[in-house]
Amino acid sequence: MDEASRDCHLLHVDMDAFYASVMVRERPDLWQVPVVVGGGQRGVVLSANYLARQYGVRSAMPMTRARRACPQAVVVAPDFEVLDTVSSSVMETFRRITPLVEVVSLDEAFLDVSGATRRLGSPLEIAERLRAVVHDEQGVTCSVGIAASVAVAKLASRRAKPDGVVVVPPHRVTGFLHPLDVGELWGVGEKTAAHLHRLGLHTVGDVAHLPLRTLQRAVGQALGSQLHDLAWGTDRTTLTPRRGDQEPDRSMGADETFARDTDDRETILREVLRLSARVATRMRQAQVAGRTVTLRVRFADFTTITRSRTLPEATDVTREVHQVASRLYDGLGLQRARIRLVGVRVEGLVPRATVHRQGLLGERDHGWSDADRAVDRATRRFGAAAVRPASLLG
DNA sequence: TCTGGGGTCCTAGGACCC
DNA sequence: TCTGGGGTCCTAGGACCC
Repeated sequence: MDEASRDCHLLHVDMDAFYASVMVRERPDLWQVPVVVGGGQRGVVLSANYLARQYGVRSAMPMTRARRACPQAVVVAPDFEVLDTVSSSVMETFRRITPLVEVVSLDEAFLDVSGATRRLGSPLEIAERLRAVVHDEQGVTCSVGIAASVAVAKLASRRAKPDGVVVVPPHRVTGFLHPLDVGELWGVGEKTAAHLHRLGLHTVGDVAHLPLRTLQRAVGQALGSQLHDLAWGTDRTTLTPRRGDQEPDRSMGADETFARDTDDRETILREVLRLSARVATRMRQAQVAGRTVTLRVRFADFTTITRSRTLPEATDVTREVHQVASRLYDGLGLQRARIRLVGVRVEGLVPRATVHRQGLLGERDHGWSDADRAVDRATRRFGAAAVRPASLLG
């Protein structure tokens, strides 16, 4: 192994068009057909296979636009049970190579293979072997970026797509990074990219050569120093070995876009109740409670507002979450505003066991907490349809 | 019939406290 | 009688990521 590749031991593995590939694998009739994975009339594209992409279909594109771009595409709803299963198997494959695996999402992971090279060969050889195994075992392809830092490895995997490997050794990092568009950098989305373009900054090299203070004035302190580091490949972010869902959540929420915009208070508040129940149930399952309840409302014109209230003590009680959320809604004093989406989120989550509500929870409220637990038990035994608030019946 | 749903983090202003 | 300087919490909005 040469000097350069010894420091180059971080792999970013990205499954190619994961949702689409897995759904096609389940449906052999869709092989060689443009396929778009997405759902609902008002949804967006979750994934599209490469045939559909030839027509300009992209992830996160509104389904309506995708259908227009590629009318012959077959639209498939995602099956998360299958996707979860395939994803877990792939991640297990990675762990056979190294325990140092950071799962980013269903279709992405970082691997530190520095401890595996003696056994399995160079990082490049490991990457090729891993790709072959994933393909043989799961019937889907992936791409791998290899570098000395996670940020560069991630950019390299994008360059490797589809079904390839790209190695960026340390002495080639700036040469690799600087020609890229600023929008490629982690943390630069549509808005920031447009902002930087307006300032005459088009490539990563442009950003790299801007004085740090100037950059920070333009995009804010935190993002400014982050971009500066990313542009020079000096980002120090390290790989944290973990599975997808090991970190305790800081917040839990649920939101829902109505099939059609509505200004009907009853409809909206019924949805707020459903969402509150869903969130509180998940909190109880995870044995956490939270203090801040946030209501989110998106209007027909897509403007979105939030209103939040922080309670004196953390709660996981459906009725409390719902009460706060619906008061926040009424506090908006909306008249005939047409609403597209409502959401309920609880923040400031702490382990339930650390919450001691001395005297704050009166007898009646204890009753509601007990009622929740009874509902949870019934739901576990008989399913979600069996038990629900009276106002959600019918 | 443009634009989901799950999250995270940052910024900025005001309140409040020392 | 003229106005400091932090730190933390709360709220609202915005951007971003998968």
